[in-house]
Amino acid sequence: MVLQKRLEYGFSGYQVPPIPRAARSARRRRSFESKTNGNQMYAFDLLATVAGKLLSEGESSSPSVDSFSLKGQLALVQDSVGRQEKSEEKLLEGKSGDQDFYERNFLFTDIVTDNPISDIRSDELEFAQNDSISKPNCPGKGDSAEHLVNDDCKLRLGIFTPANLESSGCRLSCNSGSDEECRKPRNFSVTNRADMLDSQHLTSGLVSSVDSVKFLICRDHSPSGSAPVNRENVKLAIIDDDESSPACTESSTRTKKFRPSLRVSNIHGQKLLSSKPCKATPNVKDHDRAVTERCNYLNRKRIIKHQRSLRDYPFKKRKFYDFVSNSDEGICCDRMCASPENGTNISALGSRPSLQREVLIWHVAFGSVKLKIKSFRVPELFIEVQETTTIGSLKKTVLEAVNAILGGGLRVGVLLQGKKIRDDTQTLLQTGISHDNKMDALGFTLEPNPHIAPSSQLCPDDHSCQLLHNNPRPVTRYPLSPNVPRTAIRDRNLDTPPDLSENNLNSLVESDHDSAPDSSLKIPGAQSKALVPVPSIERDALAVVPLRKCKRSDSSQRRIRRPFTVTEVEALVQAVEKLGTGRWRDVKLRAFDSAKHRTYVDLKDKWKTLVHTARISPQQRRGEPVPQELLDRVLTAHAYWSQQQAKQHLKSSSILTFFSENSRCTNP
DNA sequence: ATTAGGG
DNA sequence: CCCTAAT
Repeated sequence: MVLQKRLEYGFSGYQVPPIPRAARSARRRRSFESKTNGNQMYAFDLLATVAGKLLSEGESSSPSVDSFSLKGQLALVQDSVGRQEKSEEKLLEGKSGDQDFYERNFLFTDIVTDNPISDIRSDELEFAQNDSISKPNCPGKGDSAEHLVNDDCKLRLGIFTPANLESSGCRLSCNSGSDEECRKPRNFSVTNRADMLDSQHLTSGLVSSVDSVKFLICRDHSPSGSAPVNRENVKLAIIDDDESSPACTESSTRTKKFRPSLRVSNIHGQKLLSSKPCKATPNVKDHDRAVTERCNYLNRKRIIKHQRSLRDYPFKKRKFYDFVSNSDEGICCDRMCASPENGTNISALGSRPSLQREVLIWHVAFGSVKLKIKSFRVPELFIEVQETTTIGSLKKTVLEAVNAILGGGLRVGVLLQGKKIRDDTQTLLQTGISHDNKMDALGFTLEPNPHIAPSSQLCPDDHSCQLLHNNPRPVTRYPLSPNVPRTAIRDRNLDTPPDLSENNLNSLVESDHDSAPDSSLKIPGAQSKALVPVPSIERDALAVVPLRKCKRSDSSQRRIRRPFTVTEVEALVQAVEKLGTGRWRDVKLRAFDSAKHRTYVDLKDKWKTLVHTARISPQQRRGEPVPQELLDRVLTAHAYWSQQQAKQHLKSSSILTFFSENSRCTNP
């Protein structure tokens, strides 16, 4: 049972530039609520909330608050650790630099998440704007998503809006709560900072060109010191800096796990912090300007190291690397982003094409589960190009095809022990995925996304097709065909039947393109006539990646379903008309010689279904409608050749009887 | 390898 | 589309 707590935090310590008093007094205090799990509030949540609030107040110098600290603890949530320092730490800790780096980043989240937020004293949390911290080599600073995906900045936090998340290739995910809630942008989302600046500037006048900001997150203490009764929600309040915060002024002397000993404050973009541990009872009024003194990063680092050496951290150290797979191939980790929704870092499929993608998923909050998905395999990609196609063009074709597949036509499914987990609202814990799971049990699937990969051929019939086209979320009477991206046909060098002229061939190809489910697969520049991205293995999965190895051998894979197009049907009918129903090999050679995926068995089967289709009522037919004219020809040809066959049968049998009778007579 | 037919 | 018996 998760309790929602109601906490009230006051932010104080704004470095507010001169603002007309009138304007400032207009908004002394503002507050908003953020529904947060008080007990398990994630550092990321907190951070994002604070940062977002700040920004929504009009702060514009930087979109993100990249670091925050629990006093006395290293609390960078940012890869701002210089390489030099990394190596120092490495020596100190005797660990690999990476591990150390991650540990540093884990530190805060561990503290925060291992302990209820309410256990953290109001003055123990500090936020520092990222500008004030030495910037890592993270290009794309700003609110663009780039800094979220830069490899060097994996753990940096920023403001996450649906927009920049999307553009970074990441997607907000939510482990619990209703879908509605998940989709809702949180309070911290800041989309149009420029706009906001304008409006907020005038109305609140709270913050303008502040280039450094410091927050204190305070636990809610009413002035009397009594604990708030209602703690159902986390409440965040922004308090103007020249107004002492009632929430933060209380000097708690309670002994906490995390004794503040270090304060960080920023003035004009420079990191300042006391060189000595400050008192446990910081005066909120002081700390803004007066009490802070300049301190460089090393200074801070020294303190941290000192603290580290002096005591054990009140949290259990975690294994940071228990990657599941030790596959040797693949591309290095992809984009990372932090999801404030659940406090996890998630790397997502980017749009960069590669047949083998490696995806890292980090869960850094408590109960962390670290997953590494190595090498998503795009199972089958059917491409047919002409022999005269250049290698470069082929590359481009493949690239675009992969792009088309990865670029949104896919969704990811999760398999646990072979069973598909469909409930997106379940947490990993509820599902049974934990870090000590055998990772073999966990698998992912790439599936066609029915909402993105549109297609008439997705639709079993006309009716649902229209629904699909008119409605983004169609309710189809039939289950969508699982085999989505498929299209196709190819350039074929038919042993052209009499009236399958060049014109017909062209129309055939074009009509195939028209029926292409994914328009993105049409590649104008490419020389390929057609692309056939081919799902494989599972009915509704393009790929199943059980992390270890694919069980099903390739040979046992069911072929991809590729419905016949009208033009194919026409070619088939024409060939059968000429050759009859008993010579499927000839039919194949004549009309489908270059269509490698159509065997004579396929053609025979298709003819069978065509006959059946022609006999049933149009209402009962499914799939791409076959022109009645063709069906009529099917029936006609079928009748004719059946008759011929019967005749043939009669003949041969009569011949047989003749001979047998003859032999009986002549050979008594 | 093909054909024919059931599933 | 698959499977397979029968050619």
